Amino acid sequence: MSDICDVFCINKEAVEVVRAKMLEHNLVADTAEIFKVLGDPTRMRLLYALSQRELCVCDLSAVLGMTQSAISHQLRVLRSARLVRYRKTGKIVYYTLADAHVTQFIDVGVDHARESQPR
Amino acid sequence: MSDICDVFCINKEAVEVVRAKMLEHNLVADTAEIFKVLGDPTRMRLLYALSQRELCVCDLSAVLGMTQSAISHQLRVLRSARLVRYRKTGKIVYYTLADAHVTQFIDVGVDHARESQPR
DNA sequence: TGATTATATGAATAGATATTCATATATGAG
DNA sequence: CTCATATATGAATATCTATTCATATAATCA
Repeated sequence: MSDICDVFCINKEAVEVVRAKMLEHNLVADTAEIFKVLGDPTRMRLLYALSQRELCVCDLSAVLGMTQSAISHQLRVLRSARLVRYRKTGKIVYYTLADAHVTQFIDVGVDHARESQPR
Repeated sequence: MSDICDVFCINKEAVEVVRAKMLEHNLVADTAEIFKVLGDPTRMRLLYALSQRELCVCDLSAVLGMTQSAISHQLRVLRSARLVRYRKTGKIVYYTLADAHVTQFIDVGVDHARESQPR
């Protein structure tokens, strides 16, 4: 069997063809990173709330029923993944979704979840 | 400020409107779960390889350059998320993507990663 | 039947991560 | 300037997770 194989694989030709067309590791990492950021219930709820309207940090805390600190930490994650934008008005910081892509992600994900059999 | 707020939020009306339209917790959890499964480089590479053609476990190990055990464990995660299907022929187990949705996920994710500024 | 091969899986471990708590920064009010 | 408020952030912790190692299962072959 394979141990970092090349020798004992079943279909050597297929392996080489597929391997040749694999994505660069950086691109794979970036893609996985985006999904990882989307893959947390708190962040998903933040994004869904923001898909309805612009909201400040305090209101996001209220909507989710979580502490301001927890929300701020997660907003930081969303910011560095460039999934949200923000604007500052005095002390208040308003967050919005970064672009239409983000809404698309949410929609595709929610649709898929809805279609899956209830567990 | 808010501490599981309701009292000190900035825009009480907005909070209630958004809150009323929030997704059920189960649906949020399911959606986040899908993204979480997609959010790992190894699983992303497995799915990308399978988007090219059906492959057995051993060949997947060869393509990714990882042990059979690691691959099998990750395939299990993909299976329980219903992102892949498999068929058995003798000792060999062939895996494929579960449906077109999965390809769509990959495409949207990779596109988004490509568009983001290189870090 | 016994040996070999392909895959699956349980336990252990190292590394990642979400939340909390305490505190820092920054803006506006008085 | 001082106080209150909105947000950000560092450290600590509890939980989760990806891989490894050892082993189990199951199918084929001699």
